[in-house]
Amino acid sequence: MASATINDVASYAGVSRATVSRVLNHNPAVDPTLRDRVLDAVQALGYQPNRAARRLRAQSSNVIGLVISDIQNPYFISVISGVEAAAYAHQMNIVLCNSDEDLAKERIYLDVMEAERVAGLIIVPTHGTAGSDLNRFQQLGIPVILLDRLIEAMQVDAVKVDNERGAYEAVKHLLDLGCRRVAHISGSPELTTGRDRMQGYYNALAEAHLKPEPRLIRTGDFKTDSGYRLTLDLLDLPAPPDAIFVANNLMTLGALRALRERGVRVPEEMALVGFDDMPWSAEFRSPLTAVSQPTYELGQEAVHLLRRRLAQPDAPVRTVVLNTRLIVRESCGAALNLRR
Amino acid sequence: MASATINDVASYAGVSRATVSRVLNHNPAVDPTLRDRVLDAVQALGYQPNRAARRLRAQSSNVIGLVISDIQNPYFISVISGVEAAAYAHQMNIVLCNSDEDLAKERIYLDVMEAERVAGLIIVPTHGTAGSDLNRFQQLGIPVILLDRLIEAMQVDAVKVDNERGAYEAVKHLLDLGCRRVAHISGSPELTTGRDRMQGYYNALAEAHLKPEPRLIRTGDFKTDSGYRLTLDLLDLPAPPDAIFVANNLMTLGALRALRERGVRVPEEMALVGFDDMPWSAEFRSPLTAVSQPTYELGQEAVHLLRRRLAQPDAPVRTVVLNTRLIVRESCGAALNLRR
DNA sequence: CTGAAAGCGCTTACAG
DNA sequence: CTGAAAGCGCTTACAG
Repeated sequence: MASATINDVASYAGVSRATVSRVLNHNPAVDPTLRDRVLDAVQALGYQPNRAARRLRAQSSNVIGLVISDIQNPYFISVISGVEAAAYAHQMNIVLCNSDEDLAKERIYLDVMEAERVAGLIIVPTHGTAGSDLNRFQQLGIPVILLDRLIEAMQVDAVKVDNERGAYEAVKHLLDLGCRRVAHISGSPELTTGRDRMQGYYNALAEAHLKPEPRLIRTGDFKTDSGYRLTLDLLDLPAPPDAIFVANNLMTLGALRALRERGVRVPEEMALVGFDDMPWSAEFRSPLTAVSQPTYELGQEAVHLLRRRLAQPDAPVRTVVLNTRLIVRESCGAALNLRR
Repeated sequence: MASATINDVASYAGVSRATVSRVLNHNPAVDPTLRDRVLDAVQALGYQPNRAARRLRAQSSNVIGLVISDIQNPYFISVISGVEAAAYAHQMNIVLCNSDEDLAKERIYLDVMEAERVAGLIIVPTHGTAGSDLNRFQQLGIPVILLDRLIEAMQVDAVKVDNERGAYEAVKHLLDLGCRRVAHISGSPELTTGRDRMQGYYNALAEAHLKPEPRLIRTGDFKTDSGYRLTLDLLDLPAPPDAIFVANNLMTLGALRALRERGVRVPEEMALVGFDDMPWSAEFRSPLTAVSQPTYELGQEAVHLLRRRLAQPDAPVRTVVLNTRLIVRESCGAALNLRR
C-alpha cells in the first residue's frame, strides 16, 4: 500500500491540491467549511505530507545537521539530549553524524549535510576542521553553529564554556588545599578546549608564583587510554606529583584505573580533580571533585543560536560562553582538612 | 549563492541531465569520455546532488529513523554508536529521535518518520507502544526493527539480549556465593526487558529451592531515582536483604548512592550485582559486578537486520538474541572468598 | 551509448 | 477565498 498523497486528500475532500496545501500550512485564508472537509480527509486517509517533496518545492527544511566529534564520549550524551529537546520544541529534527575525531569522516558527513540542504548545521569540529570546510554552508545560506570547540580565525556563532576559567578554578582549588606539585593531563592541544584548559592551569600556577614543571604536564588526547598511560608515566617519575588535574571525563577514568592498579590512595596519596562532572562521578572509589559543565544547556543554546541566525541572517556574530562550576567532593582532599 | 543543480553540471559538461544522473548513479553504460567531463564539471562546480529531489523522484531513501526511548540513559550511547557505524559503512544516515519514554512524543516522532519516508525504522519502543503504531510502516513497505525491547504479539524483526539468562546468571552467582536473601530492584514491568530480567531472578531462586519473598522484590522504572528510593526501602526493612540485583545501570547508580549515604559497605554488608556494565563500573567505590551487554553489536545488528529486510522483504521474521556476560568484580563479594 | 520527456509530491505566484 | 498551472531537482522508461 502506497502512502496517500495530496491528490488523494484533494479528491476525497472535493477541493484542489492548493487548498489542501493551504490548510496544512495554516494559511488563514481558507473557508472554514473547506478546512474541515480537508482535515476530515487527512484523518480518514491517514495522510502524512511527503517531506522530501515539501523540502524540494519550498526550498526550506526543518532538519538540523548535528555533527558530533566522538559519540562514544558520554559527555556528548547530555549535549545531544539538549539539542534534541530544543529541536523538538520547535518542530525540528536531527540528522546525527559522528565524525569520530576523523577529519575525512567529518568531510564526508559535511557533504551529506550539504546534499540534505539542512536548515542549519551544529558541529563539534574535530581537530583540523578548517574554516574553509564550513564557509560553503554560510555561502549557501545554511547557518553554522560551533559547539564546545571554536575554530580560530573563523567568525561564526558558537556556544562553549569558559574552559580557561574552569581549569583555573580547579587548579587553584588544589593549590589552596596545599598541593605544591600539581600535574596536568591535558586534552588535545589542537583543540581550543585542550589549549584553554591548559592555559587555566598555567594561570593558576602563575598566580601562586609556581613555576610550571614540564615533566608534570602531559599531553593527552581526551580518550581514556591516554589518561591511563600518562598517569602511569606521572607515577613513575622520580618526583611524582601530589595532585593531578585531568582535562576531561574519559581521561579521568583512565587516571582512576591507573591509580587503582598501582594502589595509590586518592586523595591521601594523590589528589585528583577532573574536568566534566558525570552522573556517576560521586560513586567513584573516591568521589570525584570535578568541573561541571552545563552540557544540556550547551545543546539547547546551540539550537537557540541557530534559530536566531535563521531569523536574522545578518545579525552580528555571537559567541555564548557558559560558566562551569567546581563540584567539591573527596578526590581533591578537601575533606581531609589538612594543609600538606 | 545557490547550490549548483544537475542542470548546471549538464551544461558545463555539455551533456544532458540524464547523462549526469547516470554518471552519478554509477550506471556503467556511459561513455568514459563523457563520464570524465561530467566528473570534472561536478568537481568544478562543487556539485552536491539535492537529496530531497532524489528521494522524491526515486521513491527511495537512505535514511534510517532511529527512535531511542531515553537518550539520557548512557546505555544507549553505545547502541547509537553501533547503529551509526553500521549505517555509515553502508552510506546510510540517521535521523535521531528521543521518545523520552513518552508515548505521545513517540507517536509524534513516528509521524515524522512516516513523513520523511525513511528507508527503515529502528526503534526502542517505550512502554505502551502497540503493534498498531508500527504496522502502518510495514504496510508502506518501510521495515521496522525492534531494538532491545520486544512488543509482544508483534511479528517483526528484532535484536535483543537474553535478558532472562543474564539475570539468572547474576542471581545464581550471588546465591552460589552464599547469599540467601537476594533482593531485586526490577525495571518497568511494562517492558519485556523488565519482565524478562525479573523472570531470570525467579528462575535462579527456584533452582536453589528458594521462595521469592515479595518484600524483597521492588518495582522500579529503570531510572536513577527509583534505584535510590527502592534501595532505601530495602534497607529499612525489618529483615533487610544480604544482596541486591538491580535491573539496569541507572538504578544501580541510585542504589550505590543510597548505600553510600547509609554507610553500608559493599560487599561486606551488602552484595550487589547490576545489569549493564559501563566503562566506569570498575571505578566505583566497590568495583561493580555486572551483566555486560554487547551494546555496540546490538546497534550494528539492528542495521544488518534492516538491510536484510530491505533486500528480502518477504524473508521470514528473525529475532536475533545476543548473549550477555557476567563480569565479576568486587561488589558481589566473590573476592571475599567466604560463604556467608 | 545518449537525450527528450514525463513525473515524483508538493508550494506558490497568478488570475479570477 | 479558490483553482489551474508552473516548477523545485532529480530519475527513468522510452526511443533512437
